Amino acid sequence: MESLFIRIYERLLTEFGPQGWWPGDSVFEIIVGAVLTQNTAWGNVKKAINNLKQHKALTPPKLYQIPEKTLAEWIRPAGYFNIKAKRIRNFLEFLFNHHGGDLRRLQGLELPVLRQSLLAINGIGPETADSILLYAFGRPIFVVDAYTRRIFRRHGFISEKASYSEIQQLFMTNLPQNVDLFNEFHALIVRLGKEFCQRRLRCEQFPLNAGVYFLTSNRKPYLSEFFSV
DNA sequence: GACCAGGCACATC
DNA sequence: GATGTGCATGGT
Repeated sequence: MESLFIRIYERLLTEFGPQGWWPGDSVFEIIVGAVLTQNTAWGNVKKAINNLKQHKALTPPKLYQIPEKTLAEWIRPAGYFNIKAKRIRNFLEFLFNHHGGDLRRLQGLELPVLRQSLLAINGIGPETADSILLYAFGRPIFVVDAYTRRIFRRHGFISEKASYSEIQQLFMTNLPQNVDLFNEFHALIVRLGKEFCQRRLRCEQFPLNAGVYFLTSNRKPYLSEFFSV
């Protein structure tokens, strides 16, 4: 199975090239971005992050001083701004109450400990936690998102009711534990997912295994090579 | 105007 | 534990 996953990865990389994730200049920017991008298009997240940059508020100490209401206004373009402002506050409370507001102190924690700490923050679920672990802190953990579930389900790699951790385990047991590989693979899956959407072919329109129809009927038959193996 | 986007928590059964 | 719902902006 490992070679198959590697082949899919290589094929995606050949097609789309390195995706350069995560787009962000600092650990903190990546963490904030991970919350802001929850169920939200990245274009909207960029606007919100630019607002924070313009207010020179994109560091933990600065942002910690900002009232939640003000923060909500600044991140408005990212949608769900009230709840996301709260979630960012929750992270900051965790950071300052337990780690002196110092992100470097989080780096000293063991991966499972840090993951549990992040998951304990209200508003940070498995995908957001793993995105922070992989992309902000460079830890070897695979990120599972809606695209991953949809694409790999429809091609029969995982069952309809597979849980987050089951899907994550599938990838992690079938791939070398390599941060750069996990980084690029997840980014490429998202890229592939976006290609689906741009073609205006919603996955929900097709029952299980109808992916074959979509992939082979597409104008770009290379897509079928990924999953018809 | 409908549908979607790099989720999550919470209520209810 | 499974299922449904609120959260909200901006692009297609």
